Amino acid sequence: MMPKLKPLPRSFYARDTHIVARELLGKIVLRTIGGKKISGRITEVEAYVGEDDLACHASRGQTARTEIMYGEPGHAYIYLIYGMYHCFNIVTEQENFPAAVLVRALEPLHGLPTMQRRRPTAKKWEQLCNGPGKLTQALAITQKMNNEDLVQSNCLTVLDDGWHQPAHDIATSPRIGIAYAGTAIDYPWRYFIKDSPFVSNTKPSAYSK
DNA sequence: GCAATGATGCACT
DNA sequence: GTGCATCATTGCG
Repeated sequence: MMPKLKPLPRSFYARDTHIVARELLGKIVLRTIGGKKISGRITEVEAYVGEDDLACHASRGQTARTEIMYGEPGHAYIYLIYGMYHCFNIVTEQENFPAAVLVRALEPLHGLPTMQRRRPTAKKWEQLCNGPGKLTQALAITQKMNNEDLVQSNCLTVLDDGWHQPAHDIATSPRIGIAYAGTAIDYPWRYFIKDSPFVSNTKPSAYSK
């Protein structure tokens, strides 16, 4: 019997960020646009935790941009990076504690033609969502959805289909693109599905300098 | 195959 | 003015 697809409840997100990050692997991001559904299964995430994490945007304290991370868990934190790409994060933990999980890659499930149209440079379907900027393009996730409540949104949610990713299929590594982050550079806070062809293309040099 | 680099806008010193 | 939780293209060989 097919388990029912339902949005993850608030309580799922209101926990330790590393637990949420690991358990998000295998869950389904569903984007609904004009009645059309685009979705993908999460294959790669990163945890950003608190003001003491030098890679976390909140390490400089609460500002207009970071206040969403201090807000209610289960909301989307979306920001523009390098002037042209969006990054999709999910706020975790309790209010007033700034933390979030960055969704870095998806295995495309529904709406592949639409994704392909949005990302004409992708040569294979593995490349439609294998990076944080790529998946927001493929799912048309923009800053307009910043602070969207994923628990009850009708345009952007995360679904549980009952699948639980076995722990032995989860690998970790340092986070990508945070070479500026001092002591936090080496924290193994990137979680991804081992051997998945749908994780972001990262050379060792990208995070070992 | 791989390393190097330009594109591009906004939050924040 | 600076620097970014990125990506695609270029230019090498």
